[in-house]
Amino acid sequence: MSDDSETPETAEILREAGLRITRQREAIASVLLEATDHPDAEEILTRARERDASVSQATAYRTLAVMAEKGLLRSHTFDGGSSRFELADRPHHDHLIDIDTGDIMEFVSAEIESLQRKIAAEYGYEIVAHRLELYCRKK
Amino acid sequence: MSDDSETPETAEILREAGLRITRQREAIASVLLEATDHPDAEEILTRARERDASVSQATAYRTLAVMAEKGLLRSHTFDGGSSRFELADRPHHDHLIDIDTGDIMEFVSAEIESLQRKIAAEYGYEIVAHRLELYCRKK
DNA sequence: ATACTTGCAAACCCTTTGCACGTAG
DNA sequence: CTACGTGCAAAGGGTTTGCAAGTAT
Repeated sequence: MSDDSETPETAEILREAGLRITRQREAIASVLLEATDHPDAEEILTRARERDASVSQATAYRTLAVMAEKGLLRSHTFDGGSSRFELADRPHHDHLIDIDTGDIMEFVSAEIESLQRKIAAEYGYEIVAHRLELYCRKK
Repeated sequence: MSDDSETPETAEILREAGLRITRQREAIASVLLEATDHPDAEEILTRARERDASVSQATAYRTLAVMAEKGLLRSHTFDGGSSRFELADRPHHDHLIDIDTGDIMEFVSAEIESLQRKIAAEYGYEIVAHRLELYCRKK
């Protein structure tokens, strides 16, 4: 059983963004591909090291930065904590955060999106990006 | 001309929150009272020192923290920069940020607020707090 | 009188960076 | 081969904290 069983997908993702393919980047990209949550840099580093122990903190941060720059992933800063990342291959969505458990749910509301554009337009602006987070507690 | 011409309001605000009144806190509170923008801790410190040069950085942070805790002010972290503060005496609102100039405008949308509650309810949650920021560019 | 606040400086956390070595292309 | 990527360790920015001295109540 080969240990570098990274899906070929990781290499493609990196190549398409014009990035050189390295073991470390593949490890990091595969972590993001498999993540169903919103890990921060430290957590991504931990998981990447399970795939390739040589990944350094500096490389984790640099890779996340370059991937975000190329539009491969999005970063969010909930509540002023550390940055959390997710692949940008999925459609846009906002977040609902359970303030007791830390669970993060994703949602989309075409109505809200549309109202946002309307508001921005009233001020003479167009939206480049937005962030909507609902900090909630179970009823 | 007395130099401690703080509006009596500052003392009241602090007293009502059950906080001891000190020169430093009055200086900080008065900065917030007069601010029409969204200054961060460093800027608040600078302005507070114009009123009372003895205010230290530690006290600025501690006072902002305790005031936020008592509900006297709200803090926002736009874009992952430093925390910005504003008195909580004004009604809730969201923010539209001009990404070119850094200008911050405030807005409210009852419709969006209502949609947010509806979405949270669908997940079985009630909203404790939320954050909506539109990062925009002039059309 | 006494608990709360302060200033100072050190510590913290997350993130970035300079450097010399390593490697993908 | 050469430009780009890497690990290490040090530095950076924003914020917090331990401590002894000061002060509001």
